[in-house]
Amino acid sequence: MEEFQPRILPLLWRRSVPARKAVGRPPRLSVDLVVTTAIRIADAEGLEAASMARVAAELSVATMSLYTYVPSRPELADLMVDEVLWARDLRGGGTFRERVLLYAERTFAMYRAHPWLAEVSRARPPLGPGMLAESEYVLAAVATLGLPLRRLNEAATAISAWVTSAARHEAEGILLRRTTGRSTDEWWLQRGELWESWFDVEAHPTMTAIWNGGAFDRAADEQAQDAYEYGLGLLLDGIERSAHDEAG
Amino acid sequence: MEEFQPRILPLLWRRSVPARKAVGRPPRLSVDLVVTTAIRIADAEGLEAASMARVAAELSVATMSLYTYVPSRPELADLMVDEVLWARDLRGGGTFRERVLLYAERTFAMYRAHPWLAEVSRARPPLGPGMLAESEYVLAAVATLGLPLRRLNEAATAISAWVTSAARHEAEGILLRRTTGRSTDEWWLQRGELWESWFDVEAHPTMTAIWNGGAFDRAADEQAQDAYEYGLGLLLDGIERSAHDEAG
DNA sequence: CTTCATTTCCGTACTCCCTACGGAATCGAG
DNA sequence: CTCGATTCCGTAGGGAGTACGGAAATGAAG
Repeated sequence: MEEFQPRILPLLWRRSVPARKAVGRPPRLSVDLVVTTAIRIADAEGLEAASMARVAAELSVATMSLYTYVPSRPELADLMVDEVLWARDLRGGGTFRERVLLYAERTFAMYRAHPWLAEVSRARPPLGPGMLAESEYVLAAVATLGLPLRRLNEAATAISAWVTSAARHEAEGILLRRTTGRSTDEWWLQRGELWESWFDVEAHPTMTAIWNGGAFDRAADEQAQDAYEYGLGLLLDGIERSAHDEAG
Repeated sequence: MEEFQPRILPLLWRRSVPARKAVGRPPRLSVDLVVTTAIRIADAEGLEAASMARVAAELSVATMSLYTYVPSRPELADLMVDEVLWARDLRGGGTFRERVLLYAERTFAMYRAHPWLAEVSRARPPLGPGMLAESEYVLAAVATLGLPLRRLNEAATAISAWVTSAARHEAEGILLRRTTGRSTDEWWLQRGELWESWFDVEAHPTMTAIWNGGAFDRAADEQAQDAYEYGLGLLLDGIERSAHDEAG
């Protein structure tokens, strides 16, 4: 019978609600202040650094005081996520491709500025204004093509999954560079022993052929970027094509 | 000057190395035993449950004894990952599509059996036999099309990124159902308040249209599956098409 | 000016995590 | 039996999240 309603929705949508009249001891902080402070710490030092104790210390407050503003650490993470999603400020018209590319650029920029986003699961995301704005924007972009409703949903989901997946991958690289002090290429170099001591050429003929062909010469990050752009092109081409097919 | 070589490679490739002659006190455990025990616990209760203390307890050994076999917790996670990657046993020929579909099926099955894989970053993965076998298999699948080498690499990366991303998403759902006790649909239901109290119809016209059109009626998991298959189809079509173009 | 309901603030305590360190225990070889 | 090598592990330190209960600070009422 513990059907309790989640306390998180009113927090996520706190800007849509009028302020209550003041009664009781006045607060020293605010939800926004806690959230933006946590974001600032996480930006600089990763999500783990933005612990309850650390955020409280940054605000010159005891740890337990934060629990007045935020129910628990996971909820704080939700609030952080929706805050930066909302800050992307997705707006603007144009063609299908222009809108998708704007969405992609803003998303990559967001993950670069807040790489800790990659440390948060994107299943069952916080259903706040930022999340809903993203859904609306991508759906509206695809809707310009005039696809049937069900296809529209599929296509929008596919696009945001592809873009988000690539942006997260890049963000993970940024985080690892920061925590390990080594770039992805330095990491590969450090594992040169793999090829010298362990790699079995006969068991991996295709890899060997590609290696000999020099296709592994590009930096790891560039290879990932190439694959992302290639895949995005295929997705968008395919979606546009299916729009023509189903219309004609 | 701390250019120390990572200790993890010999562990990952431990099966390729002959056993040393016994000297000193004989071990009660083995790396394999530690790794498989950790996997068993993580399968049943999540990655967090497979703590050093818990794994040691399961093996009736003191916590610190594990450090004889494994350098640290992150390395244990690497070993767990490569173990299940290797257990997929990716083999078999056929057409491009048949191979890709086999890869996809096995990968989904792997993430369903070991959903904790979704809790591990896939950037800078453990470079063990399992990881390399995956790369080789997908590259070989794409190679049947006769693409130029660079395109080959891009296409293989795109395919495994798409499949892995979808499998991880499903696995995250399984984990959340387990830890929260609620399915994704129950989670949505619990947030009905979103639509009643917070959703702004005018700010989200496209979502509203789709809602009214009934395209949100399908279960959340089915929608994700639809989008995955739709996207995979577009990717494979596009890759095959580019093979024809560049060949002709 | 006092009283009181209300709300914020936070010290203490509990549990659980990883792991550095150093010494005890146990084997085979000589 | 001795000794080198290796495994085993008790102790201790540091950091995480948060339940609980009471102290402190305010506006409003009398």
